Amino acid sequence: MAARGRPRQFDRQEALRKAMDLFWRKGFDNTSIADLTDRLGLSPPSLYAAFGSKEQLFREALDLYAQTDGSGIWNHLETAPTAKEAVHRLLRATAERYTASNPARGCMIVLSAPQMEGGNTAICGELKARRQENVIQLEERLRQAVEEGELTPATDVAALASYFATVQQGMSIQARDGASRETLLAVADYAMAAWGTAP
Amino acid sequence: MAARGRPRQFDRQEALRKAMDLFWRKGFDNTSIADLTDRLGLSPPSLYAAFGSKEQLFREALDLYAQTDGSGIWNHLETAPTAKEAVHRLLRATAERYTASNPARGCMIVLSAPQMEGGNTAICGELKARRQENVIQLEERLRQAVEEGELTPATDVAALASYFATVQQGMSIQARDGASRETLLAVADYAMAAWGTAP
DNA sequence: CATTATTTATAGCAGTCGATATATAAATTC
DNA sequence: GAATTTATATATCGACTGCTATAAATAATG
Repeated sequence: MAARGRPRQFDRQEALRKAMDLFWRKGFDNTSIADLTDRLGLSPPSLYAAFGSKEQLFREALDLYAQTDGSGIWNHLETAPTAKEAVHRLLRATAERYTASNPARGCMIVLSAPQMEGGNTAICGELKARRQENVIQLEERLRQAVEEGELTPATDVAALASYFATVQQGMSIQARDGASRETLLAVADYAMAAWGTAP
Repeated sequence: MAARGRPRQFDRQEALRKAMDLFWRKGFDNTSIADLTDRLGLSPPSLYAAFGSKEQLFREALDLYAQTDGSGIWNHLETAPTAKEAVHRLLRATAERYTASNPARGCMIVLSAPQMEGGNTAICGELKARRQENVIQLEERLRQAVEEGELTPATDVAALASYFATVQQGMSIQARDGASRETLLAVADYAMAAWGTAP
């Protein structure tokens, strides 16, 4: 049973991907409705009918990012054989992804809305929650490593997770500022020196 | 010889400091002229007569930041007895400053304008240049350490500088997201494990 | 005093923002 | 075919943006 009225003349998923690219490159505030309608080839009413609002469109684009480009980084926490190898792969994947122009350098979740007062509070909160969720994933993988004996029980799991998160998030800044892939891969390797040490 | 016309009824330096606070907390785009005139207690014409434009006011506020809060972090590169101690102090000072509410968590140069397309290109470029200048300072201090024998000549100075810059800049994100002072101090200590290792 | 110079407050400029009212076009259902 | 439903394009809406023209207020200068 086909839809009742006039069929939509654009591919919703393709439009969503283009919106993700725009938000990723320009951020939430700097991407205007006019930017979106131009790039997506839609009129404003079509965009609003399909996605609700700029904020809802951003949230959908964020989900798409997390399921595609973002996933390729954080899934290593679950697939690598050891915790050390997991973190190493996570950081090296970060270095590679953030320096591929796909379509923007750095992480959409870190860069697309500055964590500031005065902006869109809901969007900033959503991005912050996703960043913290990644830190918690890291923390849980490290805690598991302690339980399995890969790390000493004296390990300050929270601090170590924050350290690796600091490096992972800092790479977004370095990537946007033009750091090369080789440099960021070396950064990932340097970062691993903290493994097994007590601060 | 006093000024000729009607004297200005506000303290320019105090107004500048308040503007710095606002830009630091809310960023360049999210701080409107209305925000500034409200907080500084000025009418728009007074603000423009004293500072020229929003962009020029931001640049002055940025200079003030670099000379005050920013300086307290990076001056350790020149004052510490060894390069290792210099970097360690730099990172620990970062942890302490970014977690003091003075008036905002994290670094104004990293956070106050997202390095994005579509925003104020000149401002973004200015902030990027200042970040890169810090990386170069780090790099030169490490190169000096190689020359003095503190680091082995095989050291990849550029990559090591990028690594410490990554940690230093990443702390801005962690601080804005609520990381505690103790956690960031531990991050600074963990980061030093890379000293003297080859990636 | 009158003149000149500078700052002040009021009001509003043109432009952009996100979002929509209205009317037309294109499909299914009856 | 007529009626219904949905998508489209045009033309805005009110609110806000950075910024400024105008004129009143307050000082030194002559």
